[in-house]
Amino acid sequence: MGLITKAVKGTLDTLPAESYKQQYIEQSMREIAENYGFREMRTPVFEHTELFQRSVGETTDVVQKEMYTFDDKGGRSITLRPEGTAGAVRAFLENGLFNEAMPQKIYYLTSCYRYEKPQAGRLREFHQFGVECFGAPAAAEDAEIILLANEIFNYLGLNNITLEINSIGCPECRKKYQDALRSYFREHIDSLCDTCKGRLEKNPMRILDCKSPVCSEIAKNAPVILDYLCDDCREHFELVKKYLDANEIEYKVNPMIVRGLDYYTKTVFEFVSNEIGAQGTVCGGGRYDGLIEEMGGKPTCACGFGLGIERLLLLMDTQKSEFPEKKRCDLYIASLGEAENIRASQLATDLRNEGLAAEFDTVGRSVKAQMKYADKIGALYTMVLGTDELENGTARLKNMTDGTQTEIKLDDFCDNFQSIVIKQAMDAFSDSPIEGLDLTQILSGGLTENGND
RNA sequence: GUGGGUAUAGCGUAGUUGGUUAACGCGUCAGUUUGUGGCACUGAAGACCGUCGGUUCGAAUCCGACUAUCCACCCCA
Repeated sequence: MGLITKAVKGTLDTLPAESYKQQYIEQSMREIAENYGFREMRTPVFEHTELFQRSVGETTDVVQKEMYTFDDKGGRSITLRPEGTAGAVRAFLENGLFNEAMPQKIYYLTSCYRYEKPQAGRLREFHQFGVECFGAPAAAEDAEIILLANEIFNYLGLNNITLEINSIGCPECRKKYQDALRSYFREHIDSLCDTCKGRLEKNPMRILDCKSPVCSEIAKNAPVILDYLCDDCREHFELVKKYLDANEIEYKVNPMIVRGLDYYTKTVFEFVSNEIGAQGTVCGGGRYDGLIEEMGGKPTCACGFGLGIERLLLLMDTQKSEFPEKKRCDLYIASLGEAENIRASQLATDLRNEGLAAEFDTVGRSVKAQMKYADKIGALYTMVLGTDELENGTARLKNMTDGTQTEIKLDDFCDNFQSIVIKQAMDAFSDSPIEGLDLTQILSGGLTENGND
């Protein structure tokens, strides 16, 4: 097709046939997060470039080569957010949330942008669900956010996601550890790959998760951070594990986990799957006690995580997870003729005002074609509206699940419709009495499971 | 940024050693007597075979470049 342009590389359209999945995921995450006491925060898509340089870290790949940065017309350097934490911290400080009761627990669902080469599970525009907790120093909080992420995976019915945790200590113990690492790797410097040679002085911890076979072989016997933790950090880590154990969360301590964002301290963790290609980290996060001070706030501890919606979706699709689809049309009115169609639009409006989903023809098709369409969109009921019906003031309401038809008066149509629907629902469920029967539930498809074939 | 794979109707595919009107399934639309869906049948619409250039009497089929896309490295969600 001769389209003038296509979607930008690394971006995706979400079509109606798929969007309900994301809605379901997002809705689930919101509810769970709110059960844990987190509340939503929304921040701008773009920020001053400096924010990310300072928080994510000048030496990180994200800042050095992956940011969408441009000058706006006022000459400001602007960057599309590559992750969610920086903006959340900025908003926390700028709006004085530190004056509120601690801890401040926030979550967000946002798009992020990174100029990378797209591949499985990696897009240039992607979406993250994230949580941040400000002002809670206790290991209980580290554990709480891990539990929260875990709960999301459980709720969505996912399997085979492993939780890997580590502690990278505070700046003091990390310094000692990095010295130890440097002296260890220096002995093997000739065997290291070129990138790792460069990492040796700048950030030796990155060598640990180098994928090159030689480097990872050498890294196997490298000093382990956990042996270099100060008493405080060690206790903190032990306590995190205790909380996880107490809540029966399985995890693997992986001393090789080093996160690529500079702000992390102490606890770091990843939820990893091996079913969605090379980009297996579905969720990653940890504690970042130094960041808020670094950004000009009073020393405030914090922790959080980011969870990739697209990767989660990928995993759910490969695991053939169930997504409840709410395709809703309670009544489709098949009409013929202009006067009938106008009446149909009035009836539809009445139903819609009562919170019911109603549709009628706007294409000008035959009754048969309209019925087909009604079937396709999953209409629960249909009704043909022709000259006879208009004259008599009655029509026949057809239950599309069993094909039965019922007389219905057009006066007080909405009430008549609802009582017929309720009666049919009661009949269908007559064997098992139900409490708190909700009309909208019935109409949204509750009936379809029963009373047909 | 570096590799490798792939590019045929909306989607998924077939197209045999280059040879006349590019095939099939799904989907879409319309019919199969009168105003009622799901099944079945019939038919229709829809593709300059990614783009440009080359080889050849002749190319979707061979070659080259470009572009897009996928996968991997790297990095991360």
